[in-house]
Amino acid sequence: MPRVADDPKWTDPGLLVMGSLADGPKHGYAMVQDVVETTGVRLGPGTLYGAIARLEARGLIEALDGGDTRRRPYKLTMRGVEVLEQQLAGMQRFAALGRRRLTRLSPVLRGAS
Amino acid sequence: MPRVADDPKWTDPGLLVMGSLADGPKHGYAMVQDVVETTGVRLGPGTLYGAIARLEARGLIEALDGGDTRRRPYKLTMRGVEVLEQQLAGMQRFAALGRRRLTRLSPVLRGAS
DNA sequence: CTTGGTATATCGTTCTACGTACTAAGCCGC
DNA sequence: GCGGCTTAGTACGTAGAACGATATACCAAG
Repeated sequence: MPRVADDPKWTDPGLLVMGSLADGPKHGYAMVQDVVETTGVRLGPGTLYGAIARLEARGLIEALDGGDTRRRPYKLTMRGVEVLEQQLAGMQRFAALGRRRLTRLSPVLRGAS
Repeated sequence: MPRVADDPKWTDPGLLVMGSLADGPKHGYAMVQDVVETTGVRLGPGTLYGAIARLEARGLIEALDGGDTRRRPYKLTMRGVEVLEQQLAGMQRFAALGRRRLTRLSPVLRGAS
Protein backbone atom coordinates (compact mmCIF):
# COMPACT_ATOMS: atom_id res chain seq x y z
CA MET A 1 0.00 0.00 0.00
CA PRO A 2 2.38 2.62 -1.26
CA ARG A 3 0.08 5.51 -0.51
CA VAL A 4 2.09 7.34 -3.13
CA ALA A 5 1.62 11.05 -3.54
CA ASP A 6 -0.96 11.45 -6.28
CA ASP A 7 -1.96 14.30 -8.51
CA PRO A 8 -4.43 16.52 -6.69
CA LYS A 9 -7.94 15.21 -7.01
CA TRP A 10 -11.41 16.65 -6.72
CA THR A 11 -12.81 13.22 -5.93
CA ASP A 12 -13.57 13.46 -2.25
CA PRO A 13 -15.09 10.08 -1.33
CA GLY A 14 -17.74 11.74 0.81
CA LEU A 15 -18.94 13.85 -2.08
CA LEU A 16 -18.92 10.90 -4.45
CA VAL A 17 -21.07 8.93 -2.05
CA MET A 18 -23.47 11.81 -1.57
CA GLY A 19 -23.60 12.42 -5.29
CA SER A 20 -24.52 8.81 -5.78
CA LEU A 21 -27.24 8.98 -3.14
CA ALA A 22 -28.63 12.07 -4.83
CA ASP A 23 -29.98 9.63 -7.40
CA GLY A 24 -31.91 7.79 -4.71
CA PRO A 25 -31.22 5.44 -1.79
CA LYS A 26 -28.54 2.84 -2.35
CA HIS A 27 -26.50 0.35 -0.40
CA GLY A 28 -22.72 0.47 -0.35
CA TYR A 29 -21.98 -1.85 -3.18
CA ALA A 30 -24.47 -0.15 -5.46
CA MET A 31 -22.80 3.19 -4.72
CA VAL A 32 -19.48 1.82 -5.87
CA GLN A 33 -21.04 0.75 -9.14
CA ASP A 34 -22.83 4.03 -9.65
CA VAL A 35 -19.72 6.05 -8.90
CA VAL A 36 -17.58 4.02 -11.24
CA GLU A 37 -20.12 4.39 -14.02
CA THR A 38 -20.62 8.11 -13.64
CA THR A 39 -17.11 9.23 -12.76
CA GLY A 40 -14.72 6.39 -13.50
CA VAL A 41 -13.53 6.46 -9.90
CA ARG A 42 -13.42 3.08 -8.17
CA LEU A 43 -13.83 3.30 -4.41
CA GLY A 44 -12.27 0.48 -2.43
CA PRO A 45 -14.15 -0.93 0.56
CA GLY A 46 -12.01 0.86 3.09
CA THR A 47 -12.56 4.18 1.43
CA LEU A 48 -16.25 3.60 0.86
CA TYR A 49 -17.31 2.43 4.28
CA GLY A 50 -15.04 4.87 6.00
CA ALA A 51 -16.73 7.68 4.12
CA ILE A 52 -20.18 6.25 4.84
CA ALA A 53 -19.47 6.04 8.56
CA ARG A 54 -18.26 9.63 8.63
CA LEU A 55 -21.22 10.91 6.68
CA GLU A 56 -23.62 9.08 8.94
CA ALA A 57 -21.89 10.39 12.05
CA ARG A 58 -22.22 13.91 10.64
CA GLY A 59 -25.91 13.42 9.94
CA LEU A 60 -25.57 13.89 6.19
CA ILE A 61 -26.84 10.45 5.31
CA GLU A 62 -28.84 7.94 7.26
CA ALA A 63 -29.35 4.19 7.17
CA LEU A 64 -32.60 2.71 5.98
CA ASP A 65 -33.61 -0.67 7.38
CA GLY A 66 -34.26 -2.65 4.26
CA GLY A 67 -35.27 -5.76 6.18
CA ASP A 68 -32.44 -7.40 4.30
CA THR A 69 -29.59 -8.44 6.55
CA ARG A 70 -26.88 -8.15 3.94
CA ARG A 71 -27.66 -4.89 2.28
CA ARG A 72 -27.63 -1.71 4.28
CA PRO A 73 -29.21 1.05 2.19
CA TYR A 74 -28.59 4.73 2.89
CA LYS A 75 -30.24 7.94 1.85
CA LEU A 76 -29.41 11.63 2.08
CA THR A 77 -30.79 13.56 4.99
CA MET A 78 -32.13 17.07 4.57
CA ARG A 79 -28.85 18.44 5.83
CA GLY A 80 -27.08 16.16 3.42
CA VAL A 81 -29.04 17.57 0.52
CA GLU A 82 -28.23 21.11 1.58
CA VAL A 83 -24.56 20.43 2.06
CA LEU A 84 -24.31 18.62 -1.24
CA GLU A 85 -26.06 21.45 -3.05
CA GLN A 86 -23.63 23.98 -1.63
CA GLN A 87 -20.59 21.91 -2.43
CA LEU A 88 -21.67 21.18 -5.97
CA ALA A 89 -22.44 24.82 -6.59
CA GLY A 90 -19.01 25.86 -5.34
CA MET A 91 -17.37 23.16 -7.40
CA GLN A 92 -19.15 24.23 -10.53
CA ARG A 93 -18.22 27.89 -10.08
CA PHE A 94 -14.60 27.04 -9.46
CA ALA A 95 -14.39 24.61 -12.36
CA ALA A 96 -15.98 27.07 -14.76
CA LEU A 97 -13.70 29.88 -13.67
CA GLY A 98 -10.64 27.68 -13.87
CA ARG A 99 -11.44 26.55 -17.37
CA ARG A 100 -12.05 30.10 -18.53
CA ARG A 101 -8.68 31.03 -17.11
CA LEU A 102 -7.01 28.12 -18.83
CA THR A 103 -8.35 29.06 -22.23
CA ARG A 104 -7.12 32.60 -21.74
CA LEU A 105 -3.81 31.19 -20.62
CA SER A 106 -3.26 28.93 -23.60
CA PRO A 107 -2.04 31.62 -26.03
CA VAL A 108 0.48 32.66 -23.43
CA LEU A 109 1.69 29.09 -23.41
CA ARG A 110 4.81 30.28 -25.06
CA GLY A 111 6.95 28.77 -22.37
CA ALA A 112 5.12 26.63 -19.91
CA SER A 113 7.99 24.27 -19.34
CA MET B 1 -5.98 22.33 16.58
CA PRO B 2 -8.72 19.87 16.76
CA ARG B 3 -8.62 18.82 13.15
CA VAL B 4 -12.35 18.38 13.61
CA ALA B 5 -14.21 16.24 11.17
CA ASP B 6 -15.66 18.62 8.64
CA ASP B 7 -18.37 18.32 6.05
CA PRO B 8 -16.91 16.82 2.92
CA LYS B 9 -15.25 19.43 0.77
CA TRP B 10 -14.32 19.76 -2.86
CA THR B 11 -11.65 22.32 -1.97
CA ASP B 12 -8.46 20.35 -2.45
CA PRO B 13 -5.67 22.84 -1.68
CA GLY B 14 -3.63 21.62 -4.62
CA LEU B 15 -6.44 22.32 -7.03
CA LEU B 16 -7.09 25.72 -5.50
CA VAL B 17 -3.45 26.66 -5.96
CA MET B 18 -3.40 25.43 -9.52
CA GLY B 19 -6.66 27.18 -10.26
CA SER B 20 -5.14 30.36 -9.00
CA LEU B 21 -2.02 29.92 -11.12
CA ALA B 22 -4.23 29.33 -14.15
CA ASP B 23 -4.74 33.08 -14.05
CA GLY B 24 -1.02 33.67 -14.38
CA PRO B 25 2.11 33.31 -12.25
CA LYS B 26 1.77 34.28 -8.62
CA HIS B 27 3.65 34.00 -5.38
CA GLY B 28 2.17 32.24 -2.37
CA TYR B 29 0.62 35.16 -0.64
CA ALA B 30 -1.04 36.35 -3.84
CA MET B 31 -2.51 32.90 -4.31
CA VAL B 32 -4.13 33.05 -0.90
CA GLN B 33 -5.70 36.36 -1.80
CA ASP B 34 -6.89 35.19 -5.17
CA VAL B 35 -8.33 31.98 -3.74
CA VAL B 36 -10.15 33.81 -1.00
CA GLU B 37 -11.61 36.27 -3.50
CA THR B 38 -12.74 33.68 -6.00
CA THR B 39 -13.86 30.88 -3.70
CA GLY B 40 -14.13 32.23 -0.19
CA VAL B 41 -11.67 29.61 1.02
CA ARG B 42 -8.84 30.91 3.17
CA LEU B 43 -5.71 28.77 2.99
CA GLY B 44 -3.46 28.90 6.05
CA PRO B 45 0.31 28.95 5.59
CA GLY B 46 0.74 25.29 6.48
CA THR B 47 -1.86 24.23 3.96
CA LEU B 48 -0.59 26.57 1.27
CA TYR B 49 3.12 25.86 1.37
CA GLY B 50 2.53 22.18 1.92
CA ALA B 51 0.46 22.09 -1.24
CA ILE B 52 2.99 24.18 -3.17
CA ALA B 53 5.84 21.88 -2.18
CA ARG B 54 3.89 18.82 -3.26
CA LEU B 55 2.85 20.36 -6.56
CA GLU B 56 6.41 21.36 -7.31
CA ALA B 57 7.72 17.92 -6.40
CA ARG B 58 5.19 16.41 -8.78
CA GLY B 59 6.22 18.76 -11.57
CA LEU B 60 2.83 20.42 -11.84
CA ILE B 61 4.09 23.88 -10.99
CA GLU B 62 7.54 25.39 -11.04
CA ALA B 63 9.28 28.28 -9.35
CA LEU B 64 10.19 31.39 -11.24
CA ASP B 65 13.16 33.40 -10.13
CA GLY B 66 11.74 36.85 -9.84
CA GLY B 67 15.00 38.38 -8.65
CA ASP B 68 13.05 39.43 -5.60
CA THR B 69 14.21 37.70 -2.46
CA ARG B 70 10.95 37.95 -0.61
CA ARG B 71 8.53 36.83 -3.25
CA ARG B 72 8.78 33.39 -4.79
CA PRO B 73 6.48 33.25 -7.80
CA TYR B 74 5.25 30.01 -9.34
CA LYS B 75 3.63 29.09 -12.60
CA LEU B 76 1.91 26.03 -13.99
CA THR B 77 3.98 23.61 -16.03
CA MET B 78 2.61 21.99 -19.15
CA ARG B 79 1.81 18.90 -17.18
CA GLY B 80 0.13 21.08 -14.60
CA VAL B 81 -2.09 22.63 -17.21
CA GLU B 82 -3.06 19.21 -18.52
CA VAL B 83 -3.77 17.81 -15.09
CA LEU B 84 -5.77 20.85 -14.10
CA GLU B 85 -7.82 20.68 -17.28
CA GLN B 86 -8.68 17.06 -16.64
CA GLN B 87 -9.58 17.64 -13.04
CA LEU B 88 -11.74 20.65 -13.77
CA ALA B 89 -13.55 18.79 -16.52
CA GLY B 90 -14.29 15.86 -14.23
CA MET B 91 -15.41 18.21 -11.51
CA GLN B 92 -17.73 20.03 -13.81
CA ARG B 93 -19.33 16.84 -15.11
CA PHE B 94 -19.83 15.51 -11.61
CA ALA B 95 -21.24 18.77 -10.28
CA ALA B 96 -23.65 19.12 -13.18
CA LEU B 97 -24.85 15.54 -12.84
CA GLY B 98 -25.24 15.85 -9.10
CA ARG B 99 -27.27 19.00 -9.40
CA ARG B 100 -29.55 17.45 -12.02
CA ARG B 101 -30.08 14.54 -9.69
CA LEU B 102 -30.86 16.82 -6.78
CA THR B 103 -33.53 18.69 -8.71
CA ARG B 104 -35.14 15.40 -9.69
CA LEU B 105 -34.87 14.30 -6.09
CA SER B 106 -36.50 17.36 -4.59
CA PRO B 107 -40.11 16.35 -5.31
CA VAL B 108 -39.38 13.02 -3.67
CA LEU B 109 -38.28 14.96 -0.64
CA ARG B 110 -41.28 13.67 1.12
CA GLY B 111 -39.25 12.24 3.93
CA ALA B 112 -35.67 13.20 3.85
CA SER B 113 -35.32 13.25 7.59
C1' DC C 1 11.55 52.44 16.83
C1' DT C 2 7.38 50.31 17.20
C1' DT C 3 3.33 48.73 15.00
C1' DG C 4 1.37 46.31 11.36
C1' DG C 5 0.96 44.33 6.80
C1' DT C 6 3.50 41.36 3.53
C1' DA C 7 5.77 37.01 2.64
C1' DT C 8 7.63 32.51 3.42
C1' DA C 9 8.66 28.51 6.09
C1' DT C 10 8.50 24.55 9.68
C1' DC C 11 6.48 21.67 13.21
C1' DG C 12 3.24 18.62 15.28
C1' DT C 13 -1.27 16.65 15.81
C1' DT C 14 -4.93 14.41 14.19
C1' DC C 15 -7.77 12.62 10.46
C1' DT C 16 -8.46 10.55 6.42
C1' DA C 17 -7.78 7.93 2.30
C1' DC C 18 -7.08 3.70 0.60
C1' DG C 19 -5.21 -0.98 -0.11
C1' DT C 20 -5.08 -5.71 1.62
C1' DA C 21 -7.00 -9.25 3.73
C1' DC C 22 -10.87 -11.35 5.64
C1' DT C 23 -15.71 -12.93 6.66
C1' DA C 24 -20.10 -14.25 5.29
C1' DA C 25 -24.54 -14.51 2.87
C1' DG C 26 -27.11 -15.74 -1.33
C1' DC C 27 -27.19 -18.27 -5.63
C1' DC C 28 -26.02 -21.36 -9.06
C1' DG C 29 -24.95 -26.13 -11.13
C1' DC C 30 -24.22 -30.71 -10.14
C1' DG D 1 -25.09 -30.90 0.36
C1' DC D 2 -20.68 -29.28 -1.71
C1' DG D 3 -17.72 -26.34 -4.43
C1' DG D 4 -17.34 -21.96 -6.51
C1' DC D 5 -18.97 -17.43 -7.94
C1' DT D 6 -20.73 -12.93 -7.00
C1' DT D 7 -22.36 -9.79 -3.75
C1' DA D 8 -21.76 -7.26 0.55
C1' DG D 9 -19.55 -5.59 4.28
C1' DT D 10 -15.72 -5.64 8.13
C1' DA D 11 -11.22 -5.04 10.11
C1' DC D 12 -6.97 -2.97 10.13
C1' DG D 13 -2.69 -0.68 9.21
C1' DT D 14 -0.14 3.04 7.33
C1' DA D 15 1.36 6.90 4.58
C1' DG D 16 0.48 11.27 4.19
C1' DA D 17 -2.25 15.49 4.02
C1' DA D 18 -4.79 19.47 6.24
C1' DC D 19 -4.28 22.91 9.20
C1' DG D 20 -3.27 25.84 13.25
C1' DA D 21 0.50 27.55 15.83
C1' DT D 22 4.63 29.45 15.58
C1' DA D 23 8.94 31.73 13.81
C1' DT D 24 11.32 34.90 10.97
C1' DA D 25 12.30 38.73 8.07
C1' DC D 26 11.39 42.67 5.21
C1' DC D 27 9.29 47.11 4.48
C1' DA D 28 6.45 51.28 5.23
C1' DA D 29 3.88 54.51 8.02
C1' DG D 30 3.58 57.13 12.00
